[in-house]
Amino acid sequence: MLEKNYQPDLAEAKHYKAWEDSGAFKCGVNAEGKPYTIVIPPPNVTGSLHMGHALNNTLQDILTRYHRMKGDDALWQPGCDHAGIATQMVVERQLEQEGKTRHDLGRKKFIDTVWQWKEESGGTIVGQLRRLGASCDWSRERFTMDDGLSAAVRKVFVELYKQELIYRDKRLVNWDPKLHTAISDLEVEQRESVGSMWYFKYPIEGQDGQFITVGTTRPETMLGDTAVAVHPDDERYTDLVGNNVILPIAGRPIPIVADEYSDPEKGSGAVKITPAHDFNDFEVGRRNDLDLINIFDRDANLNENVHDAYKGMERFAAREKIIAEMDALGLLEKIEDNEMMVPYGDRSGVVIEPWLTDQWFVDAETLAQPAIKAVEEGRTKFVPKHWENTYFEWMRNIQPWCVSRQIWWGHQIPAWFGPDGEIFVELTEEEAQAAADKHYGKPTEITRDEDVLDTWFSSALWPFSTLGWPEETPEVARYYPTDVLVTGFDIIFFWVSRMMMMGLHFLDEVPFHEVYIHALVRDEHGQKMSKSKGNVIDPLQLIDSYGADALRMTLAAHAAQGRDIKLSENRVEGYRNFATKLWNAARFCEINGCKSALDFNPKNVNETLNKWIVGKVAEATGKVATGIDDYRFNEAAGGIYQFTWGTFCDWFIEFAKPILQGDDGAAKSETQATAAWVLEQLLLLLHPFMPFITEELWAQMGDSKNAMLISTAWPELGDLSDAGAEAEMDWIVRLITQIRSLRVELNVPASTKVPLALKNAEDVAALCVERHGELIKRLARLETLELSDAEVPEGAAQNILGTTTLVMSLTGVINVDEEKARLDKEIAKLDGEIEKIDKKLDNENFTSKAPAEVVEEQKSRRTDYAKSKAKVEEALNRISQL
RNA sequence: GGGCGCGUAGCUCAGCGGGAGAGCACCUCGGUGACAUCGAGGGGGUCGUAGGUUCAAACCCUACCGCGCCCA
Repeated sequence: MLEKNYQPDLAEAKHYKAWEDSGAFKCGVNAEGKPYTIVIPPPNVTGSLHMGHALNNTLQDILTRYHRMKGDDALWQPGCDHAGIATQMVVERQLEQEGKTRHDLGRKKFIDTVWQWKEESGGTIVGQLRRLGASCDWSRERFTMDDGLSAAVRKVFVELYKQELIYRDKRLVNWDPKLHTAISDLEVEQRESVGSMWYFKYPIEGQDGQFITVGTTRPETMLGDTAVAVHPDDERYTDLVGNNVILPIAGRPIPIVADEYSDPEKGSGAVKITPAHDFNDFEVGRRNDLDLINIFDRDANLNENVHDAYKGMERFAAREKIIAEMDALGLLEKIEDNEMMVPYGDRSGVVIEPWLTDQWFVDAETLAQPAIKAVEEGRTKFVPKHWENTYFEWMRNIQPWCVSRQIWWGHQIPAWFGPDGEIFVELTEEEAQAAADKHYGKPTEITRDEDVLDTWFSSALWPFSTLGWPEETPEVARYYPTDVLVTGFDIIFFWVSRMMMMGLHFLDEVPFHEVYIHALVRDEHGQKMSKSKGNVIDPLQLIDSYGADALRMTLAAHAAQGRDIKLSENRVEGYRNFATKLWNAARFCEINGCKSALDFNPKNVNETLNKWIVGKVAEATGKVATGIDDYRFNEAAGGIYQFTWGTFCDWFIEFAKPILQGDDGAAKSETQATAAWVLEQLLLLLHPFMPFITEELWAQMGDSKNAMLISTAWPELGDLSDAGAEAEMDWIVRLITQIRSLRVELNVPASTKVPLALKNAEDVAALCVERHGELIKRLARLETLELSDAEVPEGAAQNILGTTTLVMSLTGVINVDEEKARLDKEIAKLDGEIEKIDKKLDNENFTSKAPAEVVEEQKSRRTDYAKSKAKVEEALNRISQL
């Protein structure tokens, strides 16, 4: 016997363990099925579950469970990435508390410490995904720093290097002066701020008292200026081009050059050029063959290339000093407020410095070409499609990808340097040594590059490195390419595009056929959730309060394409209520002896009620399947919700009560079997969305069950609709609804039973009264129900359903004037509809140009309305004669 | 500045060429076994504004207004 209430915490722990222990999550359980593969977007090993993860993984789990039930060989490949910078920071913070830095430990010991941290505290999110119900194949869990995946990284690096798609170069990179590493453009956050524009006068060489004014937002970089640029068409400066200015403070002469970069409309139209410290200036420098003077060290303090007075100074202190000095020299013309974007490191939170360093770069432009083509040709499709624009935009303007990072935690780059700087890139130290010895013609000492690779470099290989590549494993052959990648739009650049490049380059096939881009989860006011705003909703707390199923169903039901999800707790509560409703419906079935009959065939039921519900189940099945197939999770979830609550509970169960509690043995046992069967179908359809409660009910309800629901086949019902049964039941539903509505309008107390006669009953009405009279009486709280064309008695209320008149005799209750008003209102409503249709039908353009069936439909609607109206008018006449 | 998306019931959103919908909130009422985490009923919308295309527009097109995001 089911408990009075569903207890999520118990069921969740119990079933998750049972699933996992039984091996139900493993790929290969449907070995004969076609493979269906999803690789999880690997969460950071430092991460913990937030709403975005909850949504992302709920959707993947729905897809995985659905396909597994359909008999596909489902593989949901889980794992974490090593999150180079983030993880290193976590461990460094720990060391800091002991008063140590990573340098105190040395590289090897530090890395051991990180591994130790990972074993003890890393991957908490993996446990949290289990709480959510994620049916990943945990036996295949991978980590980007695993031996196998590391081997993949080395192989890719070495091959790309030998194909000249990876190279070493001295370029400007985004330098994080706190973390002392290069970071990618994507890890730089552009923050809007109001700064200043300082206007400096630079004296022109050899022309005493003549100046050119330049605007700058970063005065401290002036010590590294190597030119002043003006627009070639800017006539104000034409004469000055080719002259030098004397750079104040530094005292160096630097040229005035013509370059289209400078905008005549902006500021003075002349800009100072610091090629070593600004990305745009770097390009200007290249075009005009300018010197590069690096004035910062790795902390972004001024280095030995500046005056002693500035050497060692912190960059913002230097700014103040420069401004003061320029002012003192009378060279500060003016200061204006200036709205600008300032780059910050998203991990360190400090201002990023463009800095000249030697780094490793991937020739992304070359790798991007096949990746662009694959999407153009539809070999990989984005859903919703418009995200392809974002992808193309990024890929067509792609910059060299700086993959080296000056940290310790990560894949150390397999490159060794000879004494003269010659580079040897090989899979192992032995091979590198051998190559070096050969190159130099004698044994020569080589040293390994200290740097490690960007975490995204290894993540880019995730769809195949997790399957065992570069080994030729059966898994690579079977599960690659994967079917779909489910992710948020924010990592299209970071990750999706890079997997596309690497997958196509190394396996010659796209890594996934579809990319489903889902929404962002916001708070109920549409604000992005963030710790600083304090509006973060913790999914685990919601799971504790309402159950994992309620959270999953909420997320799925709101996952409409192309719109963000605004989540509030009371919606989760609503879906918890839904779980309770389902639970109670199951209890009802249990209490009423609804047990599944092994030989039950939905095609063979006799009772109208059962024919009807069986058809509705098939319809709902179609809706759910189509919804999932098309990534319209909200429609799938809505369909099953509506069927469960609005059809099964609200109507079927109510209709079934008299039969289940009645004497007709055959009808009763058929209805019991049908109810049990419907409930089972419902559990099957709902399982991908709400796996725990459905599994629990499955376990408790059936006595013929030996398989777990997770491993049971998805229903393939075909069309079970029965037009006659549908018409009959629909008519009853409308009749009951209308009677209830009439009762309330007339203020009939709920406890009072009233007599009802049907006048001019149409065929379906007569049939329903005969077959389902007791049922209608019960649900509409009627004293009597009869067919009668007799005169309508005084004090009776009338209502029209189709062409049948409902006559409710209520002596002493009916106020004639109110009743007239009510009927008048009804007529007015019908008139409105008829008028609208007449307007169409009178329009010759409509009747001649619209498709015939549309015209016919309008005509038949008009006929129906007109018939109803005539009946209401009759009713009104009758009452008026009284 | 460029791009994408969104403005439909009090709120959150479906619908995206031919009958304005759901959930929540709100109001009224609730008699014996599935369920008060419930049941029944109800009110509430010139579908952002203005043009256009069409026999027909919430839906397609254009402009504008407002909002959000991404990239400069």
